[in-house]
Amino acid sequence: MTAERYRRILQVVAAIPPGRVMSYGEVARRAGFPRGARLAAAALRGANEPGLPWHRVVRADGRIALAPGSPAFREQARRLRAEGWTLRGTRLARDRTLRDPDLDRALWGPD
DNA sequence: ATATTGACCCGGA
DNA sequence: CTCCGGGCCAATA
Repeated sequence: MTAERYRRILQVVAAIPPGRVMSYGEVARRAGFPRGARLAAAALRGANEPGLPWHRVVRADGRIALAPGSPAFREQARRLRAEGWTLRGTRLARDRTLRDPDLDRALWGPD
């Protein structure tokens, strides 16, 4: 069932620690769906759970997926900045101290 | 049942 | 930096 898939995906999202981010594809992969990047996006689009840290999910290249300038976009940007991220345009800057090793490797390669 | 549409991803040009 | 093409998968029309 799809609802079950969504549940597992949102479960992964809920487990992302403050100050760290994960790509849609990575979220899906950890939820057990290797090629479910779009599935993760769909799950987030529908879900409106109170404490869900949806803002910690960004595109694989570090950019915010929401439409630039939209209310949702600004809200995500606001929350990310509140967790210490620097936003260069629509993209996350890499000068972060608390970083996700996996995403880092995917984005910028090993240090 | 077919077609289009996304909060996607990747490699190449 | 952008644009394309192909792949992906559930929701929606």
